[in-house]
Amino acid sequence: MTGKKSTRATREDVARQAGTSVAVVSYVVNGGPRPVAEATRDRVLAAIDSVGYSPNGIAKALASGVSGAYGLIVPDISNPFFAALAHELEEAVAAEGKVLLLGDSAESKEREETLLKLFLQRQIDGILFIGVDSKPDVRAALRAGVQLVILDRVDNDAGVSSVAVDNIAGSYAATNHLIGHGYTRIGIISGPGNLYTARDRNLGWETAMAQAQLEVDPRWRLEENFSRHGGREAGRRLFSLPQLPEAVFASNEQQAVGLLAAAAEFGVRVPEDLAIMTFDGTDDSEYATPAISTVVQPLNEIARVAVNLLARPPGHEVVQHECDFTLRLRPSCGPHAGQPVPDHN
Amino acid sequence: MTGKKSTRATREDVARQAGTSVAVVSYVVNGGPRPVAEATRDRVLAAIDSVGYSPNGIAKALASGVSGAYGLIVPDISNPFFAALAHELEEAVAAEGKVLLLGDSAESKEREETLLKLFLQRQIDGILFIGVDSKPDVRAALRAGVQLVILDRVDNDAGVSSVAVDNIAGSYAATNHLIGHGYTRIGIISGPGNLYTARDRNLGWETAMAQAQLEVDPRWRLEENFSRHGGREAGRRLFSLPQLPEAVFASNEQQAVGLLAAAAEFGVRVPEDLAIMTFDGTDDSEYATPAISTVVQPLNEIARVAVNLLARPPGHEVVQHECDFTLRLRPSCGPHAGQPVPDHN
DNA sequence: CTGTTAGCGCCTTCAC
DNA sequence: GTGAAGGCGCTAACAG
Repeated sequence: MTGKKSTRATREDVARQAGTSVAVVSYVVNGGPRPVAEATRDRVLAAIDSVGYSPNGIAKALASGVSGAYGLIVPDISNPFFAALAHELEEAVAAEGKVLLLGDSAESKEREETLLKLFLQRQIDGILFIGVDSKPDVRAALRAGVQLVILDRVDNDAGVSSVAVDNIAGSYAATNHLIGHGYTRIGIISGPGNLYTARDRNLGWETAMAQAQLEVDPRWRLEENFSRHGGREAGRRLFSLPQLPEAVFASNEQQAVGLLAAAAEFGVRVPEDLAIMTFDGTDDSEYATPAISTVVQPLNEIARVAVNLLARPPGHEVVQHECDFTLRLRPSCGPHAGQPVPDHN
Repeated sequence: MTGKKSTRATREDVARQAGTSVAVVSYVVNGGPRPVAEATRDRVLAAIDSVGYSPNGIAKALASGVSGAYGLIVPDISNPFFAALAHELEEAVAAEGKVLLLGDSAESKEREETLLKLFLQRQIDGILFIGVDSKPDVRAALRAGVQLVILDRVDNDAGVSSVAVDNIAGSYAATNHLIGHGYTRIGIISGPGNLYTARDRNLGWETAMAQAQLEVDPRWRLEENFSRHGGREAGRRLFSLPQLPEAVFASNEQQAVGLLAAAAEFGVRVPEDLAIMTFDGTDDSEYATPAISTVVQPLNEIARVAVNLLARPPGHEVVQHECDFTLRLRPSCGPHAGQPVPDHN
């Protein structure tokens, strides 16, 4: 009854209503690029909500060449770590006034490339990329001159900007903590060899072991996917061995959770029979039984740094940011003096 | 060196190269709306990849009025249930040839509305909405004539299309299963009263209890947020009581996981001292210790139905789809005859 | 300070 | 079967 057409109000409607030109409407809506007289501005503002005007983002994107959207590509959004990271990323992106396109590559290299191209077609302003492996083909983005930051599964030789924790130092610290407990027989569940993330965490563990001059039984070195399923499978194999290690470093949190499930299956008590430490540090490890000691990634920092990199003006240099981690100690790696139940909020 | 400019190739470049008009290029790119001669088509196709042409999605959106994007609004993507659902939704959306805009409202009603408006500005083709509460303000979407489907946290009186499981029947079945075990003292951890989802699950439990003529000790009815933290808090309160129930129905999976953590804290054995059943059924309950019996939501079906609703031509009717659930039995609710360790893949 | 006017890249009706 | 041309809604010079 308000006489509104089914089609949205445009700048022209506002201009007509306010008795100005469309340019002025733009100026007030965008606060520039030219100044507007106080009185005119008020008239325009009044007209805007009298007409119920809301700018069309698509038209703006086309005209300005800036789409106002960033894209996020992840191997699997249902993976708690990626989900937690996505949460932080979305917030950082929103703070930038942009929207976020979500692409779930479902661990498929092919789909990953499709998504990248799809996003590029939409004039995306920047891409946050977590690859299926460490050798993603991001040439299309570079060619298009679109900012791209690789997260988590990084290859430092790629000549692409990236943000990740110091995986080597993190796993080194975790392993050393285990060693500090007095454990000497320490195993590892590694991630897939095609991920540098996995290799680095492996390396940290190896370094700590070598430095402490601890022997490693090859049967206690298992390799599995970075998933709960993988962790459980590794556990099942491990627990079928005649002799168990005293401790295990699970290369990621999902594996640790799976390992715990296997332990329960086999009646292996944690930490009494087996101490566990892991990497990532989402809520999953806090609420596991027992709560798991873990290297914690600073997701919030990672997200902020990554989005800031995207926001840089073009013609920037490649930067590979490495974040610090923290160690969160919980019951899974054994008793700590004067630290009863350290898992409150 | 290829002489490529920094700007992308457009339809016009293709047309020139192929010696046709831009319209023809459109016809072949979109397979319509007009037919094109075999020979011409080939020339155009050749020109397209000679020039390296890729259509501009933004321009297409503006000209056609169809943005090619759906929006998803969730209270918190780091919540495993929403993440698992998002995974399925992304797949369904991709199958439709669209991209997905992710909005994380961070449990904030205000941010939720902001996101909705932001999406609407971008001429979104449809919105998948999981509200912070059961009374979301989606009028803006309806006014704009944009398709919208509410998921999970549904209000059946709202006159808006929705997709969700039958929460009442699910919790009724879960509770009945507990009763079938012979438990008579059965408690519940309810979700927040402002969510119909929570109320319905409550109702299912109540109905089953009443029907079995079982008394309910009011101290065994706890209300908490749908989070791990909430579940743990409820557990801590429960386990401080002089007498425990024999079983508890945790209204969602996150609560159940938190409850398990509290049980470990208090030395309460599950299922020996306390049987647990819950609702949702993501991988979380499979990998918990012990694995948790749960009502499983058909996420894949929910996603497909929801996206199909969005894809309907305008002028459709409101449909409120209710999905069936399945019951997944695991060790947490007690021993089941002839069902040893039912948690393989 | 304000108005005019080309585009942005593509879709689509309408002629030929 | 093909081409010409008018938008889609907005930005950003360029004039006044």
